[in-house]
Amino acid sequence: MPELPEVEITRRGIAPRLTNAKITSVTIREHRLRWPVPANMAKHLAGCTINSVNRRAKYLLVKTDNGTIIIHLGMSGTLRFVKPGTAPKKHDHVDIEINSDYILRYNDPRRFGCLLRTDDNPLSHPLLTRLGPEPLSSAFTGHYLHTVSKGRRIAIKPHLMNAAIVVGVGNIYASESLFRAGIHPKRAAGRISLERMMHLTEAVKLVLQESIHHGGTTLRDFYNGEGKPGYFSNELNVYDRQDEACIKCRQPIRQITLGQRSTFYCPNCQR
DNA sequence: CCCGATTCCTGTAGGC
DNA sequence: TGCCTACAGGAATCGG
Repeated sequence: MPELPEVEITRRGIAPRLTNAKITSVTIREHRLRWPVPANMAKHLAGCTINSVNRRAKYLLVKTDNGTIIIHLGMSGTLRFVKPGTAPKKHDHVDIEINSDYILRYNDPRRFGCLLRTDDNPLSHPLLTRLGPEPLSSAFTGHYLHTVSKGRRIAIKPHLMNAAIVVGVGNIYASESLFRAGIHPKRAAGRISLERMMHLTEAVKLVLQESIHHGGTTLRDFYNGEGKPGYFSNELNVYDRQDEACIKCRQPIRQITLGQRSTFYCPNCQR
């Protein structure tokens, strides 16, 4: 399930081959993703050149000389290169062929992802305008998080997963970051001191950076541009480790449901 | 405005 | 072995 590190790993994997490449054809086999793949996308993109591959939140932004492709991997989407002539498999929904020698193939069993195209600045697209700061940027500080949490009674974990507060932190990294910061996932966001918020923002940054360093987290769905999994799941301290001994205090890790999402924490270390 | 619940979808795992 | 059900989750949207 791609969160920010997995999307960033994907970006780094596909950017070298895509940058300055010419799109020779686009094939759409399934339009029914989270939002319909625009019918005219293939026509718009055929023959144009890719200028850059960037990321904002969990969106990949493929800038061409005829608009920008906006790609979201949802929770089961992958992008990988195959050679032309490779038979499509189940859930291979879209092909973008470049330089007649590689196909960037989008596969998404659950179809929670999307592929869109815009002529405008993609940051002005409705899906991207209300996003909070990047967690790895200097804008995401303890002061910022403390300020935007004032008076909020929502539990800190779903608060951290709210893209209007900060982007890219999904279910796995929210649990991991709160464990590292020693904060209980159910604690009201508005009742966390500035000092603890500073610890939390540092924990978020560290967890995300370490995950990127390990190639992301593969639990079941995530594979990078070369079809290889990430190895950060070995480094997870609480996620999917219910009943295992906490690495700090040896008490069993607990699993609860919070905001309709499974949540993992140490009841002894997190308050 | 705030916040919890619902919704989309399919593969996987567990129960019988 | 096979059928059935529960569950996983990103994020928009709905409802109170």
